[in-house]
Amino acid sequence: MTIDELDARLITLLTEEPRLGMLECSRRLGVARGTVQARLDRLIDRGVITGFGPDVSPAALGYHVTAFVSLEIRQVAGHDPVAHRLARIPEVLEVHTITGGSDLLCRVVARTNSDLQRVIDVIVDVQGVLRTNSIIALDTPVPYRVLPLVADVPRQEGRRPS
Amino acid sequence: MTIDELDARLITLLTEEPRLGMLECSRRLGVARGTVQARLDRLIDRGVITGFGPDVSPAALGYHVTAFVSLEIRQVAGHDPVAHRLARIPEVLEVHTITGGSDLLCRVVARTNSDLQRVIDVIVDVQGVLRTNSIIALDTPVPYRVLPLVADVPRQEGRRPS
DNA sequence: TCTACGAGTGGACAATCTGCCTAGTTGATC
DNA sequence: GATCAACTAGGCAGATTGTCCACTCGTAGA
Repeated sequence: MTIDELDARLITLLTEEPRLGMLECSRRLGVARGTVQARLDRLIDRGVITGFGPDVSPAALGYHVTAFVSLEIRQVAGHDPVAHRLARIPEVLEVHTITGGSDLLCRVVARTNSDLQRVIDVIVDVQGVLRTNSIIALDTPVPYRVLPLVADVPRQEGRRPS
Repeated sequence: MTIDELDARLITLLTEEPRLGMLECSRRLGVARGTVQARLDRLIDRGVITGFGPDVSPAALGYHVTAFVSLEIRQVAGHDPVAHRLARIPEVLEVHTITGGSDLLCRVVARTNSDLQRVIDVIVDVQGVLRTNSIIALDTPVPYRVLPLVADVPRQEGRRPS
């Protein structure tokens, strides 16, 4: 399941100027409106585009501290029950099960460093959590982005003689 | 800088049904259209909402493997030059400078486990990178989300008698 | 108490866009 | 040569947008 160059250009365009309507997109991309609509619909129901939600900045809400907290858990019950409980903590933005010495990796945010202590305490209190280890993100020189990847896919496909 | 309950409801609504226009939002929220527009504009230029870009799933593009790679770097030149070079790798989705034993933490994706080896090789090749340590995300029981946080902010403000 | 001000309401307007449809090309496949 | 998917180009009614306006309401200050 892959995308072609027009798809990539469409995604790039929409990422850079999300307020654009279909009509304007078709003008920018130099294709017919119906094509843009068809492409977008296909991208959405193939699952490439999962949504158009507003991107909210936790920092702008006062959550200036980001940390990665790795957890060791009591494994008898499995990961899911713990993950499920972690999901109830608003400050936990993301949970992964991982390889290596720990079992779970969470991205958490907090208002300040001492607020982070509070959040970690809440996490430690979660049933099944044995230990935590926190790493604070001091700065984010490359914020989350997918565009380079999107732009890269059709290039790779192009090179690969099908 | 904070948000009130109406802001939170608006963000929630837009997250759940991003295709909605302003008019429909105003109907759902039970306020006037102008209010919704004013709120949204304010959220955007206060930086709470940073964009409306399409959310792209790397997995749907064939990048089924996610990993967190922590890097030790030669610190004489600082973090930035290395981060700048890492930014040129499409598979590197995110880079943070961190506390603890390592200097940088990257989120990377790859098509397969062996493709991950290729990506890591590219990272190791980056000038200034001394060592890497990779952790593979096996599963993501809680995918990135901010909604609980958004819903929580006005509650906290409410409790706090100003 | 009176005034100013920010925020919200409700309505109006032209311009634009959307959803949906039709008909004709094109290129690849069988 | 026929078929099919994808694209182009256009038309149409209905909905939405951006942008006004006048009015109300609650708060804070004079």
